[in-house]
Formats: sequence, structure tokens, C-alpha cells
Amino acid sequence: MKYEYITDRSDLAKALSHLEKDNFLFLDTETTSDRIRLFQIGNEEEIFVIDIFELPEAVELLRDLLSKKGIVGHNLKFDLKFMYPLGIVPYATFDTMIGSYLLGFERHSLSHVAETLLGYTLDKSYQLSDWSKTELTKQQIEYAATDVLVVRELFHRMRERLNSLPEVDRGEELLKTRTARVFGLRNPAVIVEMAFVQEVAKLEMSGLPVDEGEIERLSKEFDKKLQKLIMDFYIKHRIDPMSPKQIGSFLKSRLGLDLPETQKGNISTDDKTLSEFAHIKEVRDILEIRRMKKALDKLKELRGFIRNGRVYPEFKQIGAVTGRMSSSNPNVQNIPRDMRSLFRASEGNMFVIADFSQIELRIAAEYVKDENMLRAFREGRDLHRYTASLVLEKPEEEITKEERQLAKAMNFGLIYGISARGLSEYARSSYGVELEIEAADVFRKKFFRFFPAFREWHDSVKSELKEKEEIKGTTLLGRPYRATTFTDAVNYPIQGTGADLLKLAVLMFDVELRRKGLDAKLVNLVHDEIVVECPAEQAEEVRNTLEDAMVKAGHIVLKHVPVEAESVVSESWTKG
DNA sequence: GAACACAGCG
DNA sequence: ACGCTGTGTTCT
Repeated sequence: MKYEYITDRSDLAKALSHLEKDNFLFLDTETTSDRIRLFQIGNEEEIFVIDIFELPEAVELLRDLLSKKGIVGHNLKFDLKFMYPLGIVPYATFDTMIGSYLLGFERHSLSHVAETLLGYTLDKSYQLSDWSKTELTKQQIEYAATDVLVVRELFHRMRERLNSLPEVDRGEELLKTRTARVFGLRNPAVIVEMAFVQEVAKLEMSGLPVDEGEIERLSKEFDKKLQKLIMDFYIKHRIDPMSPKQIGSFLKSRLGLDLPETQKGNISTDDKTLSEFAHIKEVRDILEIRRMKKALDKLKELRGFIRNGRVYPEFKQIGAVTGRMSSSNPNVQNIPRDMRSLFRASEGNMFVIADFSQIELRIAAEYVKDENMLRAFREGRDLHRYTASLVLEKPEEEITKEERQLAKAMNFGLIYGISARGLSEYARSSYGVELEIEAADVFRKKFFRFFPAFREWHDSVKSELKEKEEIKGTTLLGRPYRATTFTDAVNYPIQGTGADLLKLAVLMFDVELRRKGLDAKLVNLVHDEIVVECPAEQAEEVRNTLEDAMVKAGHIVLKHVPVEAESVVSESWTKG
């Protein structure tokens, strides 16, 4: 393998001059706990291993060089988080780990992907070796260079595969972006994901500000209350209200309740089951204890992650098979709505919060090309109300709240792969609407009469799954998916297109921020919602910029249905 | 340590 | 009925 270990100033200048003609470079770093030790960088012919401990002045040269170059690497989020504090910001990114996700591989580490795509067996044992000592071993340096070599070979195979994905009829605008041009990419979803790597790195660095005092206060208060509730319950009934098993047998044999069984044959005591027996005092007590416990758990989780007034969650760029992100340590995508006021913009700043309205239904309408639903959206109707009026054959003005909720359950059913039993169940548990299975089936049939493209779509998915055991398709922006069940097959393209749209909106927002010289930070993303923190005096302009970016992204993804975004400026993560 | 139940979000 | 993560209990 051809590589050069650079510890000398004149060698460095010469090495970097060899890389100037390329549009993109292959890159990896080796780091100690807090900073970069080695910078491995190369083109198609050469690889240089630059020792930053020996040559700190390399940082400035790399800053200049990389500001004009695309970089190709594996899990670039990791490297970018070390590079940004040094002021090194690449012109564009291509991440072979993200490529692995997009191509639907099972495992995504460099060694797994190298094996899948190149048939290589990689030795990663040096990755965790000591990169802080003065003299690195020959093996360490060779290991460092090897990673770049592997990434280089991976890139060519991977680009070939990504560029061979089915063509889509939208997103042409994205083919002119820097990411597409620098790396020669043709699939709009791939272009979005590769560019989005930098957004995720910045998002993780920003963190999310919290009201630490309030979290401490509430923790103490809830802890006290919960202890008392548990103790009172135990004194009365001599069972642990935290144990579903004990609760199950208590409610069944001591109170004589007729509770259903779980899959494993246990007595079901979950919220949806117990809420039917909410007229019984003991059941209400259990539910109250559970609610309090949950709130306390969430507070405890948050508390352990606070560093100088913020939490720094980990975001997986492709956390779900559909392309959605996920968040952990702490998870900031499942904060209870009534606890969101615990997140407060820091001194002098405000949050700008925006979400897409009814985005998955709009996507579904466009995906199946249902003329009736598309028209309803174009006419600016409240779609749940409209559906209720069609199915119940009453004017929209006469639709009650309950009837609208029922229609909402039906509309959601479209996205999840509706069944009469599922609809009946969902209507009751999520919306408190009683609906017999027979009645649900009548509604379902009517529903499909009014939105015939959905019936045709569901039918064709079913028959395709009878012929083969899988369906392969793409989202509207060309993200590939593979489904083996009916419900997955109708859900993946819709949820996946939603993920495409959110990521595109964030990218377009960032471009506009830089153009306008605003200094807003992305601090959270929750599937159809974007949360930004910015100086209070810029908030209104940032709000307009964000909403505009979301709607413009909507126009790229959806051609036949309008996209609407709602936004607010707020001190805390709440509406208004 | 794995599997399950439960509960929060979109 | 689709997609997630965290906590705690129970089973092995």
C-alpha cells in the first residue's frame, strides 16, 4: 500500500499540493479523547497520514484545502465533530456508512460494509489503540492509512450502486447542488442524505437547552408524591403497584375484573386495558402511579445528561428503516407534551418551532394520486372533517368533534394499512370513539368508495405480495425500501417520504441562514417538527426563513398537493 | 443478558 | 395498524 507519514513541515506543503487538483478527497481521523491525532487524507493515487501532534500548523492548511473539497469517509459525523471546533468545514460530504443504510445492508461498520461490498476482512483492533503517545508504531500508522484506502475502494462501488437506483420523477433541482456535482450523484434522496450528515453533526454539537432549576424542583416534588402513592397503595393492598404481574392477579382474583391476556399469557394491565375500568378506585390509583412514575423517569433520564444547562442527545441520521431519525441519551423525540416547557432557550435567545401540518396524509394523497383527496387539500379543507362528511353523509358544518375524531382514525388507517378490527380498536383507544367491528367495516368500505385510488393501491400491494414475498420500491425522492408485509408496504413509502422532506427542509433552511448571515442553531428534530434556537432579535426573521424553507422543500417533494408549515417563536418548547 | 410489558413521541 | 427509545420486571 502506498502511503506517506507526514511529520515534517516541508513534506506537508508538498503533500497537500498533490491534492489540490481533486474535487473530492478520502478522509479519516484518529483521535484521542478530546482531539485529532492523525489526519489521513488522500486522492485516487496517494494517501498522506498527517500527525497533528507533530504538525499543529497543518490545521490551517487543511482548513483552506477542505473548504473547497468534498470529503468521502465512513461515519463522518464523528470526524466532523472534531473538525468543526478547529474551523475545518468541508465543501461537501459523502458518507459510506450512510450509503450502507441507503442500500439496505444489515450492518454498517466499515468492516461489515467492506466485507459486503468488497469481500474484505478488516482488522479493526488498532482503532482503540493509544493514539496519544508521542511515538506511534508502524502498525498504527499503517492501520490509519488502510481505512482511507478501504473507503476509497468502497466509494466507487457504492456510488455505482446508488446511481443505479430507480429513477424518480422529481427532485431535479437537487442534481445541481454541490453534493451532487462534486461526487457525481444522481438520486435525490441520496444527495439529501449525504449533505445531511453535516446537519446531524451540527445538531449534536448544539445540544438542547433545559431549565435545570425547574427539572431539579419537579424531580424532588414528583419523587415525594410517588413514594407516598406507592406506600399508600402497598399499605392498603399489600402488593407492589409497580409490578404488572402482581397488579394483574390482584385485579383479577381480588377485584374480579375480567382482564384480557397478553401474548405471553400474562394478565394484561396496560393503559388501554385499565382505562376501561377507570370507574374503579384501585385502577385509578394504579394509573395515577404509572403516570407519575413515567414523568419521574423522564426527569431522571434528562437530569443525568445535563452539562452546563444543556443536554446533548445522540441522533441517528437513519434510525428507522423508513429513513426517519432517532434520538437517544437522552431521547428528545418522546418528551411528553406537558413537559416540553422544561426546555428553554438560553439567555437572550428564543426558540423558533415549526411543523408540517398533516404531512403524511398529503404525501399519501400524492403517492397514490387520489384525485378526490388531492382536490380537498388544494381547496384548503380540513381533511378529517371532509372525510367525516363523506362517510357519514352530512354537511361539514354538522360534523361533531367525535365524528371528526373518528374520521381522523380512518385517515390514519390509510397510512397504516387499515383493517376493520384495527380501526375499531384504534378509534376507541386513541380517540375515545366506540365503534363495533361491523360498523367499522361499513365505514371502511364507504371510505374506499370516496377515495378509490387508495383501494386500488391497497389491492395492488396485496396482490403483489401474493406473487412474491417482498415489495421493493422508493419514496418520492428515490429512497429505496423493502417491505414483506402489507402494513409495512403501505407505510414505508409514506413515512419515508416524510423523512426525505424534513431533511431537505433542514438543508434548505441552512443554506438560507448562511445567505442571510443569521446565526440560528438547529436544536431538535421530531419527524415533522424543527426546533431552532437563535438570538431573540433575529427570531422573527428566522421564523420566516424556516417556514419558507419548509414550504419550498414541500414544493420539491410534492407536485400536486400544497404543503403547509406552522411556526411560532417561544421562550420554551411549547406552542405560543 | 434476553425478553417482555409499559409508556412517551410522530 | 406504522416507526422509534428508556425503564423496570421477570425469566433463563
